[in-house]
Amino acid sequence: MSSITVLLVDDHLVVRSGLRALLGTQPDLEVVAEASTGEEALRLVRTHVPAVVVMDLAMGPGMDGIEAIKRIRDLNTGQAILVFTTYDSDADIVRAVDSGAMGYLLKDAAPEEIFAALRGAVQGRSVMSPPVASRLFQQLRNPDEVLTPREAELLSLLTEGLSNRELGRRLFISEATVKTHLAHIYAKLGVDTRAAAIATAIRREGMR
Amino acid sequence: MSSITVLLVDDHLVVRSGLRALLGTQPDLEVVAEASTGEEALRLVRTHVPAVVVMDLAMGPGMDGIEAIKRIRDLNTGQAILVFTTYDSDADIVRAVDSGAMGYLLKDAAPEEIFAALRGAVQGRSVMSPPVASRLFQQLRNPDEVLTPREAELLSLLTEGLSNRELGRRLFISEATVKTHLAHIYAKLGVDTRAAAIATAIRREGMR
DNA sequence: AGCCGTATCAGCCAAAAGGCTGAGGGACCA
DNA sequence: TGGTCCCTCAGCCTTTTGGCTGATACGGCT
Repeated sequence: MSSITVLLVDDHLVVRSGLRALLGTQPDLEVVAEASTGEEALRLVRTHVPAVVVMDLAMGPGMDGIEAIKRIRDLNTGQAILVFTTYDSDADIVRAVDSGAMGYLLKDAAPEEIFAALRGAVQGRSVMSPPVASRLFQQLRNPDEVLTPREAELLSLLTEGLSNRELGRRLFISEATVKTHLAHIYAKLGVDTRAAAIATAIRREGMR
Repeated sequence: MSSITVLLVDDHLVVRSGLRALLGTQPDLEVVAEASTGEEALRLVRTHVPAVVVMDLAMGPGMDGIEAIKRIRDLNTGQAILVFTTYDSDADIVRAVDSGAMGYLLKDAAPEEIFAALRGAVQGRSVMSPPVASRLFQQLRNPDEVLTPREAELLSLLTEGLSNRELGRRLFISEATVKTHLAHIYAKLGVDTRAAAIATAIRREGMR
C-alpha cells in the first residue's frame, strides 16, 4: 500500500515539527513538504501534488488560510484539505467548509484523531473534532442563526475594527451592501451595535 | 557538561511534540517531562525538578499559565521559566514578567532562538523574542500610552459592547465625560473608532 | 503658591452608523 | 415555472459617535 503524501501548512515551526514527528510514527503517512505561508503552500502543492494538505487558518501577514484553501481548490489537483487550527469559531468553520475544506480538526486533537482524519480525507470522508461537530449540529437546529459565508467573512473583518467604508473596499461591495449584511449579522447575533457584535463575535466565536 | 533538563507545558500535543523534536537535536538539552495543564506541570516540577520550564500561557480550563508560573516559583525549586506562546499581548507580557518568567518567546521563533533562550535562562539571563522586546521597550519610552485606571475601567466595559449612554450610566458619569475618556483612550491605543479600540483591546491587551 | 495629571462636564458640528423599505439578479431546487 | 436564498444596491431618516475647544475641581509634587 502506497503512502499518503502530506503537505503541512502552518506559520509556526514548532507545530510543523510536531505534526511531522506525529505523522512520522505512521508508516502510511508521509510528509513531503512544509509551508509557512499561503503563497508557499500554493507553490508546493503544484510541485509536490500531495494527497492531503493540513492547513492552519491563522497565518501571519499575506494570504490567510481560507484564501489559501480556495486557491488550492482552484488548481483542481485533487487535494483533500484538512483545517488544523486552534479555535472552533462558528465563522471560521462556515467559511472553511464553504471554501472546500474536507475536515476541521482542533490542535488539541489526539494523534489517533489526526491520523483517522488524514486517512478518511483521502477517501472522501469528512472528519471533524467533536467540539466542531457539536457546533455544526447546534447550528443545524437553529438555521436562523447561522451566518452565511459572506456574513461570516464580513464579521471576521468587522472584528478587526474596520469601518463600513473600509469593509466595502475590502470586499469590493458598496457601503449599502455592507450595511445590509451588518443588519443581518446583528439580527443573528442578537445585538444592535457593531461594538456588541465585535464583542460577542470575539468572545463567543473565539476570534482573535 | 551535563544536560539541561526541560519540562514542556502546553495543552497542544503537537506543540509538545514539535518542541521535543526540536530540542532533541541539541545534545545539551533534554526534555524530561511534558504537561498539558498547569496542575500537571506543578506535579512534574516537584517530581522531576527540571532546570527549565517551557510554558504556554493559554491553556484550557483550570489553572492558566500565569498562575502556574507563580505556583512554580513559590515552590522555590529554582526553575527558570520560559514563556512560549502565540501572542505578544501587552498585558500578558507584563503579567508574565511580573509573575517571575525569565523569558518570553513567540511560537514562530527560530529554533536557534529557542535554544539560546533555554541556555541563557539556566544561566540567569533573560531572553525574549524581538517583537516582545520592542513592545516592552516602546512602553518604557512612551509612558504617555499607559491608560489611567479610569480609562482602563472604561475600556474594559467598552469591550462588552456598551454604548456611550450605557457606559455613562454604568460608571455614574455623564455621556460627555465618557466621550472625553474615549478620546484619550483612542489616542493612546492609536485608533480612531470604538470598533478598532475594542478589537485592539481584546487582541493586544489580552482582555476577554 | 504654582504646576501637572486626572476626572468631570458642555456645546457645536461633521461623520459614521443604524433602521427601514424596496428592488434586481443569480443559483438552486421542487 | 415558481419559490426560496443569497448577494447586491439605493434612498431616507434618526441616532450615535467622533473631533474640537474650553472649563471646573481635586490631589500631589515642587
